[in-house]
Amino acid sequence: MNSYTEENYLKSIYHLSVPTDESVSTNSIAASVNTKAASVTDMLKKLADKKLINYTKYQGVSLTEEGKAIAINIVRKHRLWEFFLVEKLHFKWDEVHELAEELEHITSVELIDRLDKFLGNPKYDPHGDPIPDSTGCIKKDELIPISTLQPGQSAIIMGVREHAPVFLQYLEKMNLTIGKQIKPIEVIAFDHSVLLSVNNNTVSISRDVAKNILVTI
Amino acid sequence: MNSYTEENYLKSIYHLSVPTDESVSTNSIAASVNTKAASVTDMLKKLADKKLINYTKYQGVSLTEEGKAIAINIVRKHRLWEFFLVEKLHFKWDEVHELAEELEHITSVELIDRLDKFLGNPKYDPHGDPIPDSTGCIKKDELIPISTLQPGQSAIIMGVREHAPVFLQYLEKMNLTIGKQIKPIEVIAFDHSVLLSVNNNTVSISRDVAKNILVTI
DNA sequence: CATAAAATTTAGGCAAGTCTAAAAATTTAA
DNA sequence: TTAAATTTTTAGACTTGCCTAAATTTTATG
Repeated sequence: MNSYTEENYLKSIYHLSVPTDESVSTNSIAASVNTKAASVTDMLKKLADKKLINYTKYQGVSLTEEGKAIAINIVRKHRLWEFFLVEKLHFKWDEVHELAEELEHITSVELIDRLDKFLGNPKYDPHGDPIPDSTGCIKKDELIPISTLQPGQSAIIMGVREHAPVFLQYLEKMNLTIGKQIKPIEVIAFDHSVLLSVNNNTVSISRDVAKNILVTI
Repeated sequence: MNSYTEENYLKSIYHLSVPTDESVSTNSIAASVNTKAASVTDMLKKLADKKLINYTKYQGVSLTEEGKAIAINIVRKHRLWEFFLVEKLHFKWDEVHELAEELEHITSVELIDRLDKFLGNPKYDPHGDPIPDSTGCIKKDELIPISTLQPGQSAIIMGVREHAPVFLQYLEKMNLTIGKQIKPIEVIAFDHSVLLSVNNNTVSISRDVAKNILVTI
């Protein structure tokens, strides 16, 4: 079993390595888990002993297959809990991250699989990030921003690209929330703002907003 | 903030003190939290410093008002999560205790209040134990065993008095689960077994079983 | 390519929570 | 009511995870 702390390190290393697929520096981990570099070095030795990371002094680290599997499982739990909090307990998109940071460490596999089923096996969390399945598979990103839709092409809101509370709160207010079906009616030539039909209403959103709302066709 | 460990100590002291309402011994706490007496003494000093318990060397401990409030809040969380696990995720009665031991330490008050509402503000957990409300009030026990019902008096199953897995599994099999409406048809004079109507079926349960199923009228 | 700057690791320590062994207090029982 | 048994506490030590300060390695720059 890995401690709460070890899990957070693995998760951070995972998130830091995904965008670039390169080895991760001690300092970047320190920033991510909110400690000092010296503490990170201590932990890296421990994780390397457990064969959860590949670590060579001064050369940064990468996850082993086993370490990666653990990290992905934490991400799965995090995103499922976020989905639960928004869909069932009606939290706002911008309120759930902190809560999920705690819930993601609940250990039971059975619990998370049942939660997954209870939620209807969602594919994306409320921010539009893909939820890994129980085998660790992560759906390739098939979400596209509203700005790339053709007028008349209806789609369902699955997530966002921008996580700032002020943005998420704006979407709440406009009723542009997860699961809503939307259809662009027209793109205004003047400023590229988009006229959308949502719930039989017509709303207008700026190009910037349209770029940051992710949908599936 | 109190650590996970401190919370467990407070919870144990609470559970140990409720039945007798007397001060709790070091050894009984040690047994309850699964450590050695020496470790308990260390922790008692710490909790006393924090004014969460009344502690005099060699004289056992009791909770202060503040300590009790914390303990009750943990019990509230434990029982609400158990209810969630059984009602929403369809765990069996005998499977949820361990899981709730972990979930009860999730800190957010907002989360637990929303969970409470989502579950319909349940008054009893799946074992029939009362769920404290958000102010710490605990409903006086109003549940009665089936064996005390009059024939024809219908009631709803709220919990059990016996928590042995084999018993809970038997109830599952007989469909005698939480929330089910039941009505005793007849008490057999020979062995005091009870004929019950459940879901338009008639089932027979022994007197012993009837004594261990708690209902509300 | 030499050296300054930055990043990383080592060394030595601290707090929380646990343990064993031994000492002290309390309870039981002869 | 005193000795034995039991319970509780103290003492000293270990592990995990964190820290600061100093040493070392790598990287960047003139």
